[in-house]
Amino acid sequence: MRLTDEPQQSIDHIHAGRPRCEKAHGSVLDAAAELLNERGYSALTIEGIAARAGVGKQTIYRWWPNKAAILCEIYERDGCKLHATPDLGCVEAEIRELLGNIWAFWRETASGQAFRSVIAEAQGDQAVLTHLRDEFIPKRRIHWLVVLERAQKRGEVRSDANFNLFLDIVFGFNWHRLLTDQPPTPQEIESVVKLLIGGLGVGC
Amino acid sequence: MRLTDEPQQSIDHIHAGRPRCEKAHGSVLDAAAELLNERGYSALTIEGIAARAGVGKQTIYRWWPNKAAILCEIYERDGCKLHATPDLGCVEAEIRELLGNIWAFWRETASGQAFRSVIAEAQGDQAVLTHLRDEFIPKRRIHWLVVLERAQKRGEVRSDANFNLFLDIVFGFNWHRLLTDQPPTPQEIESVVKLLIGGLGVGC
Amino acid sequence: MRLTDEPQQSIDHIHAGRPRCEKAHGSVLDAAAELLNERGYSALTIEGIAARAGVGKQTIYRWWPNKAAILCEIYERDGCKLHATPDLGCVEAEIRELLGNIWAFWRETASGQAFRSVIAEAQGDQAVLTHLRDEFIPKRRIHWLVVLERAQKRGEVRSDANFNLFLDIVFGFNWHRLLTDQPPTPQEIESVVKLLIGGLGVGC
Amino acid sequence: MRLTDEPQQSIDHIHAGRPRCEKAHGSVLDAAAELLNERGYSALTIEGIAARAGVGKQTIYRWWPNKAAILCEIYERDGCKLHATPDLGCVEAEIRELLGNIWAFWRETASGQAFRSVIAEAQGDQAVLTHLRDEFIPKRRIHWLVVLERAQKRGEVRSDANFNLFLDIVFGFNWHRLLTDQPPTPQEIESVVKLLIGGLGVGC
DNA sequence: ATATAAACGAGACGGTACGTCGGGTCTTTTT
DNA sequence: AAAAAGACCCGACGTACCGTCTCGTTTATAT
Repeated sequence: MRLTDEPQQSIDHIHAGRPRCEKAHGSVLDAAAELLNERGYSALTIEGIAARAGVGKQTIYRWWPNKAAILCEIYERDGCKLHATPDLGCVEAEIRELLGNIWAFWRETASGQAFRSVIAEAQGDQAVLTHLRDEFIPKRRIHWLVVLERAQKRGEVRSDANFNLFLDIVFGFNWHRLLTDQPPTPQEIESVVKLLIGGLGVGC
Repeated sequence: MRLTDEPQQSIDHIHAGRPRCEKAHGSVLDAAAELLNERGYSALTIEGIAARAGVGKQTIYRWWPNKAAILCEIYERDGCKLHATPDLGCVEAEIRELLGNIWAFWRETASGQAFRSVIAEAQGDQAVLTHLRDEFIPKRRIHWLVVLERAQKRGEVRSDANFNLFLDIVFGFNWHRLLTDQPPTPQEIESVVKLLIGGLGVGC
Repeated sequence: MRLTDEPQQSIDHIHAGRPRCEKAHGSVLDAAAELLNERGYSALTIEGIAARAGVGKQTIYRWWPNKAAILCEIYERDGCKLHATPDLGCVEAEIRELLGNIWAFWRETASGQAFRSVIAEAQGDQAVLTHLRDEFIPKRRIHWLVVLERAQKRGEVRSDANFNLFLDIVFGFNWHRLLTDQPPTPQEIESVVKLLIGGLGVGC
Repeated sequence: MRLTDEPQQSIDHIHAGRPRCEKAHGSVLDAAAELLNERGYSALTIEGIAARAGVGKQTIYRWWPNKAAILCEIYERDGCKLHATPDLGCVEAEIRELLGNIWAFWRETASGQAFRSVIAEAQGDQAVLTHLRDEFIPKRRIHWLVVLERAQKRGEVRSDANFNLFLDIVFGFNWHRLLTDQPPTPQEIESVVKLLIGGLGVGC
């Protein structure tokens, strides 16, 4: 299932009829982001978005299959601010960098709230959950996998390490903190990185 | 805010008026648990619960401030199946035990679905979020803290370890897997425990 | 059906148990009358009356079969202020007197509002309608029949006059004005009496 | 306040949006009339009307401010069956005609029950009362005023007669009989007309 | 130029569920 | 036994949104 993109146009040959109004497209995303920030997820309704955007409801239903798709697109739109991490010569620093970036991103845009909402939405809608699990999340892991593989080449990482499981742990920490509205302080990030790299045990 | 308990009666002196009907109380919880399993969270409505339980809606609103409170009470009711972990002489084994128990508990009762729903509900309702963060979660951490402190006495754990942060990581992993409907296999639990205790790095 | 009286006590032999609490009886009527005046008929609920009277709902249901019965009793309680009309030697004057009295009574007590409410209630409840038609109204007509029969003896009245039909007309006028909240002025009463006695036509 | 008509459409220029569905409009009136006849006023609920009409509740609330407005429109819809009275050369005959017509109309359609219900509804709702008094009733009096003025020209009527007061008496009789569910027989109508025209008194 | 086609805003439609009110009944403790 | 208190099941209220469906209008491509 495709949640975020317009149905065909990108692929399809040009056809008759009025083309998609990009102004409406943008104002829907703006309206949704604004409402999410101002009134919260529970007050985010299609009807409200349409009214705020000055758009007919049908226009929304035509281009997005559900609320989550709008939220994902908001995330995506602002997400260009997240770049690959340069080689800092040390996993620990790079992970700290990645964690800091994502929390800054969540704090400074509507994306944090949007993401929380997508997760909530996924709990009652299988299609949303599938999209979240199989497309949205893997996409976000790429930057991390780059870093981890680089570290592996450097020999900083256990040879038997399961990267996906490790990322479940890292992302899990972030989700937990996001979903309970407890953004970590820089000190907490520092400590978390130590725990992730060094583990809880005393070591050998 | 108290979400799950009846207002005063347990503490209070006896008073005039018809007492709370315990049969209705139970059948509401049963109905909610059944509907959650059969139809999923998005189809879980107060109206539906009342109908299935053979109860007036008012009776539900009288005793529970919101859907989340019902779900928490379902969790709580079945939760007595989770006991303290006996001393196995080794943190690693004990954490494996705790993880295994919680996933078995989530799998075998309605509690896993109930918990997912509570988290979802908390994303749109500050009162639910507060309850979840400040009462529900801390309560679940007690068993874990016992184990960690025992390990600390044994000297199995870094002296500077922040237990709460460590538990954010552990619970985070669980949340992530629960919310994406990906229960871990025993092998995955095994690997996760290794990562948690030993860390991702090569060690000293 | 008996709407207004307490079920048995008036007839029955004295029996065991706590006797009817006359204070509660009175405070129910007071509370109902007050609420009717303050908030109007649509806000007059059994629950509200009980609360205002400081009485359990059951106490009301024990003694009155429905709201109309309470309203009738309010009417009855104040109704002792309506006496028989003394012989003024002339029907016209006596009818004027009767009309003036009833409107003064309705204006000065809660009875006018109570009566409106009873009529409204009767439109949806056959038992109330039957009581209204067969007991409540006939009782109110007695004073009028006395006057009319006196006039008949005086020879002031057509020999073929149907008194009941005449009273349907007189009471009809009153109902119409009461139900549309248009109490007649003394001048209007004067004119109405003329029309009732002399008719619309030019006469012989 | 306008109770019965759709807000603007009849007058207004055409506007955007889906137009009012006339099928739904009609089926609401039909459903209300049927339910009123079958189950009575006390069982006439908006919810019931919507269900019977196969219509959403909102569709009712969109077009009618209250139940009374629906009932008035039912009355109005069938009311076209009431025509002006032709000149019969004699008030007495014409009034007999008018009375006979109205009672036939009330008997043969749902209108009698609808009207009773409107009067009941007006006792608890000022807006309904105002509409009833200032718009609904005056409209019904026009036919009567035509007849009375014709009679005046013929010289059949007292020169000082107050027509409105006379109609309060006539309508009052009808209301009284309608509200107590006692439709008059033709003989009673005959007698009432005599009383109205000739008065109760012996005459000069 | 003029069809034809599709997107647009507006807003009515049949529905579902909400949270509240009140009805009439039932079950306690208190008087 | 009656009363105050208050919980019970139930039905209806009026509202909010859902996702769908006309409308008249606008803007493109295809004749």
